[in-house]
Amino acid sequence: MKATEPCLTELSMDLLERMAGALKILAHPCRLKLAEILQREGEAPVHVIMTRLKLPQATISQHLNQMRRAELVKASRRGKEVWYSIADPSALTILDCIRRKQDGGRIQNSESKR
Amino acid sequence: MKATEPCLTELSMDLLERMAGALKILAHPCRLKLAEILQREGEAPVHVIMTRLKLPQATISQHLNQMRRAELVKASRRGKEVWYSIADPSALTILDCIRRKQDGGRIQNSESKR
DNA sequence: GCGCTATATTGACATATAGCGATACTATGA
DNA sequence: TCATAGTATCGCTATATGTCAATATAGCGC
Repeated sequence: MKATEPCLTELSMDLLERMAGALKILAHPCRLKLAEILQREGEAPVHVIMTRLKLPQATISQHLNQMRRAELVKASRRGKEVWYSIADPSALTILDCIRRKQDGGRIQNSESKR
Repeated sequence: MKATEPCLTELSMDLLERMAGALKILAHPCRLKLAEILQREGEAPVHVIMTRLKLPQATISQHLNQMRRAELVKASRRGKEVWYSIADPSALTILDCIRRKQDGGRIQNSESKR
């Protein structure tokens, strides 16, 4: 995987649009946190997530719903509870990127210029 | 379904917020395309990007500006032209992710459910 | 200085997204 | 059946983001 290879296939606008849509879902601190929790715990019911995020139930439910529609997470009901877990490993890939950058430092130091 | 290792450091809300901000910049089809063009060409002046994206000059300038503030790209003036190039390889990392998924198939087939 | 080209910024508007109280739904146990 | 716990959805407001014409700015040659 050389960096300067002509193996860079041009990405269709259609694909880019769908990818942008998926990125948008992750581009929110609560949803990133949510992904992190699910990565860490494997799976969790909504009320557990609520105590972690300390946000109103409606808010969390909306975030989970978005992530479910984007197929980043999946839900399964068990009795009264609904347990969520990661459905798309891409989410984790990005989280791992963040972890790696955490002490390599780049994306996170914006806002220092101009 | 047990994915958990204790080596998963908890990410601070502060870091997650900054990362979400950076992700938001990439979470737009035009800006993804822009990143792709710059990856492919190495660098390019605005009017070249304009003919590629076929969007009004103001629109492109705004997108470039956002990416510059987030330090994803950098600009350098050469005479009348301003040449842009990738400043943060993270952008490319994500592009490469997309390329890999392109025929591994996952994030991009949303919208089929619910 | 002037005219020209390349790019940036402004201003106004349309659309999208976030947040959350109130309310509806669903499964369980009595 | 009813009451209750756990979630989802509705309805609304506030804020953010996208778009682009118009205008401003920067550099170049004369």
